[in-house]
Amino acid sequence: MPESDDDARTRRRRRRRADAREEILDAAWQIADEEGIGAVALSEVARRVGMRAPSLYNYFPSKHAIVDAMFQQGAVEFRDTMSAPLEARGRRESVRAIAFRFMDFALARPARFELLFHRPVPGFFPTEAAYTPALEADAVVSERLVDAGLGDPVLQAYCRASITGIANQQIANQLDPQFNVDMVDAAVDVVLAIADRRRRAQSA
Amino acid sequence: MPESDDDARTRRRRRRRADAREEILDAAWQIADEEGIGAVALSEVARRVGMRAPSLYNYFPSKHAIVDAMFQQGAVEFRDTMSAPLEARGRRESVRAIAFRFMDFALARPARFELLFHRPVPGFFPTEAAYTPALEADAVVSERLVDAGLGDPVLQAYCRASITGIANQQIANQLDPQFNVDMVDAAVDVVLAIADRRRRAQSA
DNA sequence: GTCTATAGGGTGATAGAC
DNA sequence: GTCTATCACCCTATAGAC
Repeated sequence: MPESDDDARTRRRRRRRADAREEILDAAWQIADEEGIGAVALSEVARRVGMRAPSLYNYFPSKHAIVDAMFQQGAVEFRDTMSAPLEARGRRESVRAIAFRFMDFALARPARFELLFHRPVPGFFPTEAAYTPALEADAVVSERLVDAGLGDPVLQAYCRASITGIANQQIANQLDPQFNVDMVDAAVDVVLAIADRRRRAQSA
Repeated sequence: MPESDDDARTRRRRRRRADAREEILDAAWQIADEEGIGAVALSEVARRVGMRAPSLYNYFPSKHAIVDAMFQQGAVEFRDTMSAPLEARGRRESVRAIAFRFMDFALARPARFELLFHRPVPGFFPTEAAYTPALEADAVVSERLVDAGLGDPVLQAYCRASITGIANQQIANQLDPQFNVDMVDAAVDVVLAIADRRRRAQSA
């Protein structure tokens, strides 16, 4: 049965290829976590997986392709994190939970956060496939914010902007965790108060 | 009078040197405004001022020194912008004016904003001399916020983080400016209300 | 004193030997 | 599939021409 033999061999080869790609991406994340996304150099990635730099081109057609695969991995992680069920009851607790989900992701995985929200690789733009999970995460968050009474897209944009800004500040300055919690609480207070005011103004 | 001759010549030379340094920094800003700070390459800077890349080393000891001088220029501009007298009367108008000063600076000079608030040059950290004007700007803003009743460090940090986040979003996504005006207005109202509430709770 | 030519070590990328 | 060799570009440094 030469055909099934070929199939098996092909599958095995694909499997090895996929494993090698994973190993390369893991090494790249390792560097990114240690020294920032900008420090990811092919020579160092290759060194960590026991190859020479040009050999990486058998697994990825370019450095941007590696970064794109990293972006997709980060986006999937982000989507899964933000999509996990919320146990919070009530509007305020929901918004608070969403905000802290985001903060926790940003602080626990700063390299992912950097790559997804800062685009620190010159000339790199994620492909549609890599970006889609991030859009799905946005959709879930948006839906949940609507449920919590934050339906206005501008207000939602403000939520994203302020929580991202807080995460940036926290990562850059390594502030006291409690200080950070207080800041997020303040942000939640602000957006909910704005929503309430608007609703009152509208019903009046 | 050989001594005064030497002095004059020295002054003239210093002047020419200073001019050349200015010209180099202007060219670097030009590139940064067009393609981002990350795109500033010495070869391109040299091309724009009619030199070869190595000649730049007669005016700056390294690329980091050029970036540091740019950082200092940006920090001085930022400090002067934020320190200019406020015509606003009343707490609310003051906070609003400060917020829009910041937004205007970020949107009008995105390259300065990027360099000051994002540190997009790998391995670069501003020297103390370059950073000092930025600290002075922070001090002025902080003082003015205290005068407006926003003495709480958490609320001040929240204000900084959220306004920076909005500016980022604005620069990246090119949102409708009017949206952000409305949003900043609403946020200022609420932040002041929260500050008042906390003050009342504290005094009670 | 001012600038250039040159060289070294780094990057990402490609071609071709094995 | 992995390697060596190479290219082109970057920043950096130094020696030397004018």
